[in-house]
Amino acid sequence: MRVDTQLAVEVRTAIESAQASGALPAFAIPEVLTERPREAANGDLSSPIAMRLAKMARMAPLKIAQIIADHLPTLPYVREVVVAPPGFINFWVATTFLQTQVEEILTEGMDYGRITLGTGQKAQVECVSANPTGPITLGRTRGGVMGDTLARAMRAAGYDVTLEYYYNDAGRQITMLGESVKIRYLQLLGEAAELGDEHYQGEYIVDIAQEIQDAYGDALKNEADDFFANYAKDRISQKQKESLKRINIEFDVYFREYSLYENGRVWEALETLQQKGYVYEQDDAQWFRSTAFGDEKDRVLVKQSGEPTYRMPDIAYHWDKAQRGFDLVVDFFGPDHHATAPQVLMGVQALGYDTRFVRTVLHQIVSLVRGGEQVKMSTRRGTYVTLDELVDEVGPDPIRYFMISRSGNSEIIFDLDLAVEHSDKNPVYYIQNAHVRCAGIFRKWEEAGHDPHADEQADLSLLTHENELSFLRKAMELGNVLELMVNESEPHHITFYAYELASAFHPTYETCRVLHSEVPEPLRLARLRFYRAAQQLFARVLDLMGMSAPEVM
RNA sequence: GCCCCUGUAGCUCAGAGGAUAGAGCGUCGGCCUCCGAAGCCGGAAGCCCAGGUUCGAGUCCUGGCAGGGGCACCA
Repeated sequence: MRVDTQLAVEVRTAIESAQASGALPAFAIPEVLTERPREAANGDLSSPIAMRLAKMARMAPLKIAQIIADHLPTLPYVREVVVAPPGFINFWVATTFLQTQVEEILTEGMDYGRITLGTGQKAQVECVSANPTGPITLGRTRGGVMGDTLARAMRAAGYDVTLEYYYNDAGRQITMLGESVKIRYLQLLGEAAELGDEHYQGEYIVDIAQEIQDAYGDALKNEADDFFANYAKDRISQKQKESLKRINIEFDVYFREYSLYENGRVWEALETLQQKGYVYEQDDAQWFRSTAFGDEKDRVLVKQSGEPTYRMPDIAYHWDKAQRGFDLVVDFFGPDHHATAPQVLMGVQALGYDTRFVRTVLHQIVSLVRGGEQVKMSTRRGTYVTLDELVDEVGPDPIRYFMISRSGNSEIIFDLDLAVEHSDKNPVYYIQNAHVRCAGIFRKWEEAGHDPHADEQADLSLLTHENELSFLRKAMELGNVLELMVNESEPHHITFYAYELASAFHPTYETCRVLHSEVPEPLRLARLRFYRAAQQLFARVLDLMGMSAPEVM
């Protein structure tokens, strides 16, 4: 049960019954919220509703709060209700209810904290969507971790989620890719060929050329660029999938841009826009009248050359999303797409769809620091650090954690030294260590020959230490955190929650011993049960972040 | 020039219109004879500026100032 939302319902009902009895005048009740007060002295939950009602009710907030409190029924999960100036209604959750969370966590397991926000709704999360022209970069990694984490939260919120990768396997970049590989291949054969400025400079191009040479020798000397383009994009795409899998990101759908050409959707979209009168010709190009949707200028859809710009298939792709009937679509874009995302939605509007089902989430760049110095990266020169290199150096868990450790609006400075540091400075280990410490308790317990199931008979009413109760209070907030993540499309909240949970755990571990000799037997069993639940909850939260829950480190 | 993002503690960042603005790092001072010190306990230290909306503004609006990114018939 969500105590926060349930209390909000109770408060609303109390207002209604106060109105019915004439204690409060009639007015439309706005949304009732409960929130966690900053100060523990102000209770576990609080509602500021009385302040909002003051004007409508033409009464002092404090008096309204008192009337609402008087109309609240006795609730088994609430220990105390206090009205406080200037008009807060503060609630303390009953200790007995906190204790029930132990079994709740163990029963629900990897579903603990789930909410019903998206029940029965179809959603899509699109992220990464890199061109298959090179390795996954850190910027794309960030979008990927954000998207995957949000998808996990949305699943926990009941959505049927499709995690999708839009794979730009058509257009000019692929042409350049093919040329680049062919030039490298010819070079390997000792032919005179030079890369131009627009070609891909990275070493991986040489590797692919080498692969081709190993397989075909010099037989492809006169082969068309297309062969090299197709070979390279398949190879690179496969590598990208493998890289992403290393950080626990696996897509449900790889949507190929090229398929929009194969099935004619790109041209169909263009024709539809033309029929609706949003396309005109100028300078031998086809222009989209995006100014009709608030854009600062019109945009080219089809170039003089007759080729579509990237915009055209992007619009067709989002048109397709609209037709697939998603209730919610979340697109993640890096800083290079901040300006273009709205134009695509304007195109979908022009095609006749309400685009409110699409949310675009933008994020800022990722930079690397090593030894206190910024690591210099350049995409053009191919001197950027790739996801694979980062996984090799720090492992998947720190990447998952740090990539969502900030709001998307903040730049991330990834500290390579900190990421691998096994100390209290590193939040990754701080959180995982909570799980490890729990596992350690049970390992010792069983090694000593005790019954591994002994805690199933525990008397949980013995869990009265303030640290234990604080941990259980924090545990109960998970649903609220998931709701916030999904409503705001902000995955970073889970890292803060995980850290806070660990911060509630470690002092408990220090003060509420289990195996020490002075602990009375019934309390020992209750605490075993408590740590069993704690371990389960850390496994749950780490899984929501796509991280491992180690038993030893 | 136009658009987007950001200015909160020495540093890096949370802050969902509510009460005395929270963390981590750093700093200063304590804590291991039994479950992992990869930990715990305590101290000092902060909302860029000016208006406005509101019962109430770090949060919303307007205008400054400062930093970052983007403004292609590339994607």
